[in-house]
Amino acid sequence: MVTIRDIASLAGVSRTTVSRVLNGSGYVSEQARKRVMEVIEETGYVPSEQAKALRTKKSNVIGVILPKISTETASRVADGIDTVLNREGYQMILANAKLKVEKEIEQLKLLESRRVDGIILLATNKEDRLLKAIESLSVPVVALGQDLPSISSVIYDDYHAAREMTEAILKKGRNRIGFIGVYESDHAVGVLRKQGYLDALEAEGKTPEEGWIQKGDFTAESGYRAMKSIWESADRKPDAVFAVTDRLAVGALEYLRAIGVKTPEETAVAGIGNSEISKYVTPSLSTVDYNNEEAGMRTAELLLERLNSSGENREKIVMGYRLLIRDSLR
Amino acid sequence: MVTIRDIASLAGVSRTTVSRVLNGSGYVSEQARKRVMEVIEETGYVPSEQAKALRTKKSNVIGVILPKISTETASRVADGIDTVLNREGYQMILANAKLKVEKEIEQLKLLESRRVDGIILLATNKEDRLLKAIESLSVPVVALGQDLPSISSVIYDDYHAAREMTEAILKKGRNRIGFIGVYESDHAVGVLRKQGYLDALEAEGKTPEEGWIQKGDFTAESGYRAMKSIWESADRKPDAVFAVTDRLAVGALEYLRAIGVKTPEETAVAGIGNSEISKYVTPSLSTVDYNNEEAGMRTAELLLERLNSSGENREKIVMGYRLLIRDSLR
DNA sequence: ACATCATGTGGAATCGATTCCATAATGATG
DNA sequence: CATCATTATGGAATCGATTCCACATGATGT
Repeated sequence: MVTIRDIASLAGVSRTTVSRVLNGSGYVSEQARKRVMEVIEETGYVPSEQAKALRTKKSNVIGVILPKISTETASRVADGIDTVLNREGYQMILANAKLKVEKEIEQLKLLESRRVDGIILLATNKEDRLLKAIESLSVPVVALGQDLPSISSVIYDDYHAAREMTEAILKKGRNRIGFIGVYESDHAVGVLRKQGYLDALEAEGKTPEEGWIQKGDFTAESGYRAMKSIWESADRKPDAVFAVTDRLAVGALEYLRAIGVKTPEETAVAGIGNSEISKYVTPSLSTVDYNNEEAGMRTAELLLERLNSSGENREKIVMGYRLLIRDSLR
Repeated sequence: MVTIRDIASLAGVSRTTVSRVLNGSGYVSEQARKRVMEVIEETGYVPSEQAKALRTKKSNVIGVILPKISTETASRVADGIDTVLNREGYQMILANAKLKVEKEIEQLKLLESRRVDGIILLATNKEDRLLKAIESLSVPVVALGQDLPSISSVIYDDYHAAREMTEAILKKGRNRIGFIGVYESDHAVGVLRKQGYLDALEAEGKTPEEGWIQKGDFTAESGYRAMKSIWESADRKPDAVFAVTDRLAVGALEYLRAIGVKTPEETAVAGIGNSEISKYVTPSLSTVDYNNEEAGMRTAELLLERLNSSGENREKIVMGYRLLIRDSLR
């Protein structure tokens, strides 16, 4: 691999001069510049960002930790992040947390060892050891999806989104609303969305019946099972079900269809996420659009600002959302 | 940021010794090892992979160029790649080609300047300037999705998949099969899948009618429009339509539903890709499962083998596929 | 005529690791 | 007791860039 040294000797100048040409800094005669450019052209020389980063202490690489790579939300967010990073001359190194806290921490350390300039964490929990790990890092971290104390974050308005969707269901005259949630270690999805649902009901003086509230694990199959549990355990069958993600909702739809319950006539269904499926299932699924791409962009911008300002100020951005009422809720 | 120098002086040894402890190489007394480990623990020292890479000429980073980040196929493949890379101690730097050849070439150069150990290219074309760019690179490249001459690649069996699906449609007694393809710069999807379709028909002595063959651009909307064109321009309406991707097929389904044509009774529909949507649309879509994750894994393995063997042998792996006949074809 | 300044160039240190080589102490071998 | 292998350690070069500083040249100003 050809280096700056080779270019220098081939062009008959010093490495210093080559570096000046490369960076357009300092004084270089037109003659020297031309010679150097020619040699670079001939040899196909590409300067090592590696060596440059070592010297300048800036890698122009940002680490992105995803809870799972192959997921619609993650890839939309990654797309948004990439848009901003690419525009600003950064590259993105991807890390997979596989939905495990230990792995999340491990990846933080790994990215630090790579000397990335910053890290974006798509967070799925707020566990103490995670916060500690972030604290002890010497690389700036911003989070997306969970409100992590002590660092800047971009979060969705999970509480209000869930509450508004529940209110929308109530407004359609549905009173017996079931709920499919997830484990509560995921604070945003597991706790806040559930609270929004509960509060909307309570504001109307309604209490969910025993058995109407079930949990899944983000898969459509678990949504199916949760719906089944609701159906089989409830005294009065719900006339609507609100699931905290589209996948769960799609599973619920499947179950209802399997046992011959008509949607939305007998039981309406709603989810969150505006996944591609939600548009194409029958009936099309009512859901909340979170605009993940925009969220990714905002997060990247937040991180870059932080890098350039060197200030320690913590910032919190709450994303807006949009209710999409489709055929599954009438 | 604490460096190996700090550790050395704090532990009262030389950098050499610290390096030996870090890498478990050479002779180190138990005493010295303990001192060093203690200091590392206290300071939270993390060695710079950057510096290490510069010296050892091995970054343990692989570049992955995707045609588009936010796409089901790409993220499944990326997942597979990550599985292997992670297992073997590599990290993945993502690059977005935005479906443009120039951008693909630009990203190749950028990854080379980062001194990645190797590059995986999810290829969408076989243009000459791309091949030239790869040729002039001093980093090993393997391709996925297109059979690029001169480098190793993992490819899907597009021709036979398309042919078999077409034959499956014929076997159901459908004779007037429309086709929705894409531009031919994408050789795998645009040329090979179309050829499979044509050859299957020809083997049965059938010729597609004028207007039955249309093109889209990978979006569901374009599938809708293509179906419309087929319907409006054909003298005899097709009793089946084969689209080269699921998205196109979903668009076609939409159009048929919009004009009140029953699927599959009047007109059957099939796609390729086994996308998540294909399972949940109504009627569920017949499609071909390409097992993208496995393809990603094989590609990563191919690249790593190449890195370790230092041989120049070109290899070509053809992935298998599985026909999934679902409700949209009866 | 001489200080001053703009322009042009290169030597050498530096970033943070690894690794070759020299050196020293210790114990075993004949 | 000389010789030699084994164990242990550190000095210094190296990877490929940037950057500080010294120095040279020629033009300009007074």
